[in-house]
Amino acid sequence: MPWSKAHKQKTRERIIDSAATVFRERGLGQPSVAAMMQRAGLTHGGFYAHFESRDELVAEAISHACAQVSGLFAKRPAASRSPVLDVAEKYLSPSHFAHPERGCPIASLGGELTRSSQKVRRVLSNELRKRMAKLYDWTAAALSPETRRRQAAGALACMVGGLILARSLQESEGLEFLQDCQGFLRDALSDPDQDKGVFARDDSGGGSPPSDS
Amino acid sequence: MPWSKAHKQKTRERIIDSAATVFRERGLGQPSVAAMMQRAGLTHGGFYAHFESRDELVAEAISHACAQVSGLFAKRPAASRSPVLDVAEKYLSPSHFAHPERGCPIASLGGELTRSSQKVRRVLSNELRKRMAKLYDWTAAALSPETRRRQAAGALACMVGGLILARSLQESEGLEFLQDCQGFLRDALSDPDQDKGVFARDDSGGGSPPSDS
DNA sequence: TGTACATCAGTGAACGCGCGTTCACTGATGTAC
DNA sequence: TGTACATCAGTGAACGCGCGTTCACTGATGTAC
Repeated sequence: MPWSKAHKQKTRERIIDSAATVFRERGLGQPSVAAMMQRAGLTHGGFYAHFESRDELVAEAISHACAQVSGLFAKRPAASRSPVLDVAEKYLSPSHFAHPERGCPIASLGGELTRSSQKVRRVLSNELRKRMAKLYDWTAAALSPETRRRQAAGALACMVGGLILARSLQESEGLEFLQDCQGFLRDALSDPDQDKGVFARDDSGGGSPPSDS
Repeated sequence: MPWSKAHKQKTRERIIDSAATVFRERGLGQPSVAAMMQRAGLTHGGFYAHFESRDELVAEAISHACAQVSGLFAKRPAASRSPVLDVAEKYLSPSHFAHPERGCPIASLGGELTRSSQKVRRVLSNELRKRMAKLYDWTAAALSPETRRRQAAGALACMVGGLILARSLQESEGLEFLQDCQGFLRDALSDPDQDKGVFARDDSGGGSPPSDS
């Protein structure tokens, strides 16, 4: 076996990584196979030794992009307050605003994903279910399951929508919009009845998460 | 002047109207000039008698689509409660969910608009500013300007994001997600200090799937 | 009123181009001896 | 150790196709007489 087994796999991953960046930057339809291969330091001819079709690359790239931003939805070890707000603050941050090509693919590609192949759609809905389940777990455990589900859904919607809308405005307006969305979530997620600071310890003791898997 | 002056204008509007539908259905890149002309009952050759380029049609169509959904952001004459919630309920309704091709172009085309021509971007940001101003006006006048701005931004973000995410899921899950977003906004926009209980927080005992509204 | 005419909205063939995909080939590599 | 060899990752020319755009033409129309 002339080439090491790992070599082709490395190349494949390099292509996927480049594609994940370019897709988020220019959309799913625009970037040509040749352009993406060039970005990975290759020529277009070798593409079909790695992928069955351009569409397969799209699915792989979106999946990869989701994995790349999973850190956004990671719980901070010693969160002093609501982990949901922590996530929202990272998600609605100026650096995420400024770098769609390294950020959440749902925010940068939104509707395009919905119109993509079944494979892509499956990646997308799985990712969403995963995020919702995490956010649900991080809401205050004292709240009713219904309220927790609403908070998880509302926060996720506000994050994605907020980033999309902010990017639709000019930079200064967009940054202000992000701040307003953050403030909105702070107001909305703080519990007016019980006092502040009582947030989930994440024991998943009862109630039904938004979905499984 | 052989043809009435209005005739060409009518044709132009028919093309724009068809395009506005097809773009929201299939995205900005996919539909061909020929396909859109055919949908308007014409052949592709006549296109450039009406538009300078395909891109000009995109801008016109998005502008038209915004005008079409302006009713969503119209204040109901005798609103019994928060007009913001009224708007959110219409926006996050099952019929809007089911018909992107007649709905808000920001929800269906989101990121694609951001990557479009300057003309399209201008239409988009103007539309957003208009919506934010309306929502701001409809928030409770007793609140601080800062809170009102946050509520307007947060509600808009939650509407757009909520619809996009709902459409990314399967129908049943999507509809449930919409309900949760509505519930979240009801909770978030009701004033806890003033009229607690009017927009009931969460009185459910079981935390079962949604059934209200 | 009827007819000839000029206008121009709409037609459809044709163009050039870029794209996704294919394929015969090249040359770097690890192995056998 | 050095050399011949088989393998296969990567190359680049070529293909067919669909698209945006152009253009010479057609034919429906309102007007002039």
